[in-house]
Amino acid sequence: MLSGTNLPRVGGYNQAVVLDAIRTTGQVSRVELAALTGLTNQTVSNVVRKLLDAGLVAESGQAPSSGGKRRTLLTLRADGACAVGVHLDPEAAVIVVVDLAGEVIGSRRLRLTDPGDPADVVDRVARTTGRLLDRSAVDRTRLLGLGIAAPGPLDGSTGAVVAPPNFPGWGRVPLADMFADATGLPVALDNDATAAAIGERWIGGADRAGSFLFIYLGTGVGAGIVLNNTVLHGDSGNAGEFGHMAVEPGDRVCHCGAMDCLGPYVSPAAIIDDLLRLHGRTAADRIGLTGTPDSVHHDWKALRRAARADDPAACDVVRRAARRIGEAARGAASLLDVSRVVLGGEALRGIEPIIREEVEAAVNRTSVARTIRAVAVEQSVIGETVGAVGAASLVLHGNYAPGWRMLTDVPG
Amino acid sequence: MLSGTNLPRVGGYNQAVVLDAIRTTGQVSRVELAALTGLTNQTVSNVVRKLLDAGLVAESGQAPSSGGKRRTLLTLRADGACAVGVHLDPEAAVIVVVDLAGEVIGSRRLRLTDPGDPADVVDRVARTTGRLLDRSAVDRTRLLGLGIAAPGPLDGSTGAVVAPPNFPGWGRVPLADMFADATGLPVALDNDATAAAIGERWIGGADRAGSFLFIYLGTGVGAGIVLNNTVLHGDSGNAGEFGHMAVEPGDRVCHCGAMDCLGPYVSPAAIIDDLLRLHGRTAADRIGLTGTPDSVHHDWKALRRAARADDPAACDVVRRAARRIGEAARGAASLLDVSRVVLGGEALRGIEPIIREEVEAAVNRTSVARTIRAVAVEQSVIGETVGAVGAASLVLHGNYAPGWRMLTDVPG
DNA sequence: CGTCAGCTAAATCCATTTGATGGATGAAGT
DNA sequence: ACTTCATCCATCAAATGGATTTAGCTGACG
Repeated sequence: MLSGTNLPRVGGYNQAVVLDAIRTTGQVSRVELAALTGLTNQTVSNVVRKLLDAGLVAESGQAPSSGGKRRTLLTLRADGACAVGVHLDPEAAVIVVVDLAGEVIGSRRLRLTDPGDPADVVDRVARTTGRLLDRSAVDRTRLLGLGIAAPGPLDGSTGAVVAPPNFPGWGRVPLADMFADATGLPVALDNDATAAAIGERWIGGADRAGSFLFIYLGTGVGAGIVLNNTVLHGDSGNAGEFGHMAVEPGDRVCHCGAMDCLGPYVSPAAIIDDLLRLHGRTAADRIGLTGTPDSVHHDWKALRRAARADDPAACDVVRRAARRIGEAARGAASLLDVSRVVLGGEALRGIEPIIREEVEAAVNRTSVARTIRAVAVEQSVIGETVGAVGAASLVLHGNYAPGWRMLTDVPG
Repeated sequence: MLSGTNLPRVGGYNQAVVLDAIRTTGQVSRVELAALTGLTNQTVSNVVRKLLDAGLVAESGQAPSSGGKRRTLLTLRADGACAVGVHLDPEAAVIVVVDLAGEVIGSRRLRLTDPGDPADVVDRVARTTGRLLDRSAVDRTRLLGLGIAAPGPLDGSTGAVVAPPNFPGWGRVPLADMFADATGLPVALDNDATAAAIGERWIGGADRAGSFLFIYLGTGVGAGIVLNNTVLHGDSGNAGEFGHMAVEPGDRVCHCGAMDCLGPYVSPAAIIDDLLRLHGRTAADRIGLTGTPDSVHHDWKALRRAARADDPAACDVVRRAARRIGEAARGAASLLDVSRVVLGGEALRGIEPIIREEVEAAVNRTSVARTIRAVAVEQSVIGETVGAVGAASLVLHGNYAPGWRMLTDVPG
């Protein structure tokens, strides 16, 4: 059931709206804010005063006069708040500390040789986080919490990860609670693609305002959906599941039993396999693939490098995968009616141009795209660390965006 | 840019929330409303008074006491408001008058032999609407407006239909303005699938609360998306485009050039064609198909009847189409993370069970569906007239649902 | 060439309005 | 006597419109 509002919430909402407007524009005056948000000058004035008092924004100079008193410009105070972001991946845990402006003020990478015991990983991440915070001289009173980006389906009600692919032993683990206990911080949890989308929304300014579909390529493929500046979470907190979008069937079986799911065709392991099967040992040797199951990380790096160097075999298999991503993206973009698709994720490094090209061609084929609005396809503005930065953004977003809340409150 | 709120809007919003709660529950007391909406007893009391004064709800008896004073129950007043809905289709225009409870209090069907001139159609529909309103003795002061459900992409900014498939001569026609001029009523315009979804949301009560994906089969295939009781319109007002979802490619070319778009495989004409190609003249004769291009309506009726009577050939081709709808629905449901899919549209009559079966199997295959929440697949609660009733609901929705507004205001 | 009145735009002050809230009170039952 | 529902009343929070202050621009006049 839809729930009602009250006055305090209106206040909070308007504050969030104004903060959002300052963030996405970079630098604005109060009058401009009033025009942008539809609020009165007076209201903007009041809201801005509160934000100034809270240390979240600062006055940053004057605009040239347009005949009368000059406008005083407002900007976000980067040191107004900060958050920790943790991107969990079978391969490694990336930890970042991000300030209110989205700047990374410290980062660490923990190799996770063999996923291992969740409790152990949580412990190591928590200790590393503590050291990182000390070294970065973060004002603890301005530290809002810790965000986690994890692969695979989540159970929002328990703050647990459910059966993440390639993450044996991590099923039904109450990650949010464990991190809250280990760090004493409020914790937010979301899947990696959604976290990445929130990161883009938070950091990308005007280029990521409105609506977009974020396609994330990591160990698997996922999507994060932002509609009207609002993040879509879905009934169970798993919106953006992209791996089960239908594509041209081949001979790869999804764990759901279908032969036409996108997921199994576009993982790094699958593309490496494609290269071996379609182009043989010669091509593999030329590129430098070992071809053993536990060298996927290395092989994938080599394959991407080869594709970037225009190796025909590498380009071919990447393009095949890109084509399937394009098919799925076409359906998603037309279903959601978004006019922007953003590509990101660590598995994409170097091969963005190929993927971009195919996706762009696919999403712009539909009649709506051609007659009413074209769809822009762009790379992540954050880059390699979208996962971790996105995780941190979960916290910033939870605190300063209208209508979302943290999973766990401050424990104790 | 996200816009701010103010006090009046809060009031309006809370009124809409309470009205919505009364509508979806059917009959509730004030205290229950307070619990459902999170508002105070006092606030509910105030809001309800306003709704009573406005003639939108009525007190309808007392609940049995639970130890103290009995609760007075509230229901929607069906005669509190009404709206006209027009479903435009190449085949016919269906006009209905719907009251606040969603009851159809009058309807007409205009055959459109050969789509013809838009201006002429608008004129005929307007005149028929006038007569229909007179006959149904509708209180004009309580008539909120006219809603139009049209196929094909729309241009929200101009209130025009853009290049609707099978609707030659209707491209870029400013339908909303034309109807507003012809009837003097405020007009709302949306595509047929979205209108149908809004209709379900408006009339379906508790069964259509929350989030769902509505798959509409008319001349083409489309979808309407309701997320958290809010209708998704999309950047250009064309959310729910379902015909370009990727499915297993065959030999049918979409007008966008792709071979793997859902649309061309599931239209009645395509399924009829399938029957002829896969099962030959014998089967076609047995079913009673003429097989000429302009007898699609008749043939489709015959084919559906045959499928309902378990004719193996008819069932086969329907099931093939259903399977592809299922593939697309699987992707959409997992992308949006909805736990309910609703099927409707006039082309579906009689063959719902087959479609339902295939769609249900497909959407419940994914890991999220199996481990976290199952997806229910259901028929429209409105039935055959979803299009027209949905069109009328556009108006009701625009007036009494939080956060949406009419395209054209009262002209003059 | 300076300067001061008149103008404009930005930001704020103040009184008012709207809407939700908590506590007390009345109403209708068991 | 006790419950539960519903409303009354005083209060509080937030936005609003209009007046006011602040700050800079412009141009005419000495």
